[in-house]
Amino acid sequence: MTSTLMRIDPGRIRDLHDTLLDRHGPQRWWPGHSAFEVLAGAILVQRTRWENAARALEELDREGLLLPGRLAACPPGNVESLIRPAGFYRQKAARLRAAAAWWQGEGGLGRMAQMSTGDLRERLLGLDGIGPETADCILLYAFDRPLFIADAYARRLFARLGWIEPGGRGTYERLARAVNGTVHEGARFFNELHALIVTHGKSVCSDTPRCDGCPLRPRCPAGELHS
DNA sequence: ACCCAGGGTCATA
DNA sequence: TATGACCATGGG
Repeated sequence: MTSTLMRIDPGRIRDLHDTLLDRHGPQRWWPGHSAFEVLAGAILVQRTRWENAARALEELDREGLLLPGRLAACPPGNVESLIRPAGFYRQKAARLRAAAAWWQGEGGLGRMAQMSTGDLRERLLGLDGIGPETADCILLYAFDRPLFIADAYARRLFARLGWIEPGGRGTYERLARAVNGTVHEGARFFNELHALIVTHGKSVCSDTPRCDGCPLRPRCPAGELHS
């Protein structure tokens, strides 16, 4: 067992949350939307700016397709043309339709709300186009399950803070397990934390893992989070 | 004409 | 296990 750097503890995570909240304010991601729309958005936003995914969602909503039954029954070509602004539209259209059919097969929101987080996560991972990060986003934002989203922004920030090794192995699952295993907060906390980390990540330079010599911002504000 | 964005899958070695 | 190719549009 190699001693890999992993300085994760509840105090640090809460401090990070408070610091980012103070700096950026409440983010309120995915408020007032249906659980299924959250799932659709989670697929559409993959490797895509949220603004473009949101356009696709609006198009789908305009056609009344943000309902599992309607979406599953919609011809693939129609879905493709509607979500084009989100990119990867052929893949995403197929995945959306498959997810919609799956949603119905699971018996809807009421049925899935009864399932354990682990069970639900396994089923989500069984779907085409839903990996660890997308599954956790759906679990957190659609099903209110308390999970840390160890996405690229979180890993980059943690690396800059010296909490993890830059470019470590088992990137997503490794950090996710480390945080979920030691930080016991509610879904509300993780919801805001993830949104804050992403917002913060976009507000600073994207040079990774450190900012020395960054052409955009020589001194990345992320370093200030120590204090 | 580049580069990248709130990933995931599949083929290689 | 770990890279690389691929998916595709929109904005800088």
